[in-house]
Amino acid sequence: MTPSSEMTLIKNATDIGKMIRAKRKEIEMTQADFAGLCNVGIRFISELENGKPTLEFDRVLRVTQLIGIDLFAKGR
Amino acid sequence: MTPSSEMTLIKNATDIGKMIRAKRKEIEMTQADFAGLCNVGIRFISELENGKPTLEFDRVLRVTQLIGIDLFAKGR
DNA sequence: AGATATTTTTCCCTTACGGTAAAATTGTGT
DNA sequence: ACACAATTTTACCGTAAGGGAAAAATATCT
Repeated sequence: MTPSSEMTLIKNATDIGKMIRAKRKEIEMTQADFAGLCNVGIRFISELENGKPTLEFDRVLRVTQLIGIDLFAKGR
Repeated sequence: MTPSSEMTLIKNATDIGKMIRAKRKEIEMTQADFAGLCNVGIRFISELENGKPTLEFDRVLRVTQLIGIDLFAKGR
């Protein structure tokens, strides 16, 4: 598998959704439990993992941080 | 000065907002013109640069990409 | 089949977004 | 400092959509 140390360019919501699902599976956590951990609804987790583009920024950030994914910005 | 090639950890909406404002100033563009370029309202740009946390993810992504900021994700 | 997990749907409330215009802030020149 | 211009922020409103909860519909296992 791709090691967790590699950088992934985020082009859209789908990119981050896939990473989150993969991480969650690693931890062997259900969407429901993970939603509880993140203080969001289960529907949000489902939509996030499926790449819904209009989710709120801070909620996405909260989930990524809790599951162990850091976001970085880099100017071109 | 910190070169634009450096990676900045995004902990919240404020972090990305500051970068966007800095970039926009470099280009010497008004919020109004930049909003037109990004196909978003001028109010969105203002709120984004000031770190409003609940903005929609894809809109934030669209703006960052148009102004020359790439987002990366990295597992811990 | 049965149990578990995930996705989707429905109902309801809240809120983001854009447009416009006014208020506030920042910047510039004299 | 002062006046003036330019830019940014805020307020109001209508529309559209997000989000939570829970149930229903699919999917995925053993």
